[in-house]
Amino acid sequence: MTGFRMTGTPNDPVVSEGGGLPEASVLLPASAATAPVAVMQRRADFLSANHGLRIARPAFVLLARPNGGRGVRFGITVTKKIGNAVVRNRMKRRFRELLRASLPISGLPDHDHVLIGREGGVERDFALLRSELAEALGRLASGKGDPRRRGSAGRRSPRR
RNA sequence: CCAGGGGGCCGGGCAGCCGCGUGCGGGGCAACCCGCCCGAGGAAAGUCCGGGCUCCACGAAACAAGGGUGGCGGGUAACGCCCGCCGUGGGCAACCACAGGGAAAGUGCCACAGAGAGCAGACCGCCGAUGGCCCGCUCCUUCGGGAACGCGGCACAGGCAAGGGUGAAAGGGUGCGGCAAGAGCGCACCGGGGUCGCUGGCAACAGCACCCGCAUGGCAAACCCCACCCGGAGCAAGGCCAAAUAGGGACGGCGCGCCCUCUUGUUGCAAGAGGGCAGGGGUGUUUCGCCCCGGGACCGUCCGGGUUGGCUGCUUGAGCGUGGGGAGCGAUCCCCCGCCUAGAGGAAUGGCUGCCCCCGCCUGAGCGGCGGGACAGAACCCGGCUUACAGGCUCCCUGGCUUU
Repeated sequence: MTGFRMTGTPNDPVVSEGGGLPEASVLLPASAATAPVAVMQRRADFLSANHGLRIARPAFVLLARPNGGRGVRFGITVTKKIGNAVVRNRMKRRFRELLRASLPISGLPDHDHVLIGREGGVERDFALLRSELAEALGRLASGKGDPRRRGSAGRRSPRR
């Protein structure tokens, strides 16, 4: 819970970076011609992504939520729990590489995609990560997420 | 060759494919595209010191408070850093460690153990010369006894602090003399203290001479005293542009005094404007001074609203160089030559693969296979310190062994 709260310090928990992709417009369907893959920058977008679809895999958790016509966007979250700055940076780079390769092809149009790093994600084989992400994106495209955890998403009852 | 001591340096390499960020060049109305250059560390870390830079305060002096430093000399922009030297302690040595001013200005503390711990003390122990007691030996005897002197015993008075033991520390050490036993009680050497003196050194200090038998243990990262140093906040500093808006409201405190000039109405007078005084507020305190207000400014509490975009600061600097020369033991400094070496901003500096290198295991060896390759990621910039670190390279020095 604390990992979510500390957004002020830029370096740590919430991260993304910029740059469009050259072939995106060509590969995507016609509707996405003006929507290259973009980076989520606002903290509120990350928070609202929590209420969308969620798929957990050993190395990461993938969130997806419609963003109302703002194109394909992505964000990466690695908390301090994962490791020191070097480890976190490495995880973010590998995730970014994964998303760079797969989102223009199989990303959900007009959705925010958020990858949350999990404990074993740094050492996991890259090819394995790639197939896991592709499979997760496939499930999302068909509208299926993991079953919602009891009492977590909608309500924050245990708080008080 | 073995063991040890002190520095300096590196901290994966090559290739391929796919990417990212500044900058430059080109194309495009534009979104954007193409090409090229460059693109994490020795600690980028901890944020512990010192500066630059920026804003705030700023007139000076004194004082107070708080913090820091602490042998001497030098280096430096500066330092709590570095170099050299001195002193003390450790080591055979190379060398290492030191928060290294003052404990006869004062206050305080020294647990436990121990007999005794700060105007010291006597448990065990040693002695018992001297005095006392015993009356065994010895001597004398008038045989009852006596004993000034001698030998011996007791350990009563008393003496001692060498030894044992306790402790972090027990009021110098060793030896000889001395004594009843002992003791700086005396002497020699060593240690210590003191004094002006002399010599050397910029100095800390050292050496010599003389004096003192030794008298005052430790803690000042306990208070304290002495000397010296120190304004505050930090690039989310600060500046510019754009957008937005109202510098809004409530309550409470303090408080609307006097004089002069002008204008208007004009009997005294009232209103408005300007100036001055009293007064109020600010500047750590005080003095002088300065600034603001001089009536709606100020102070306190609370509520509400707006902005949370862009550019700049931003990398040419106390810069870097296994370039050269000079001064110095050295830190470092000076001159010449060459180089431009990350500037992001929800934050780039990468991902994957192959080969090589190093290490470990599977093996007794080769091939092969598997696994691993540290600590760690710039955020305004420098100088240090500290801490973390697989493995490796290299130079110098010391001790020992072997050989010539």
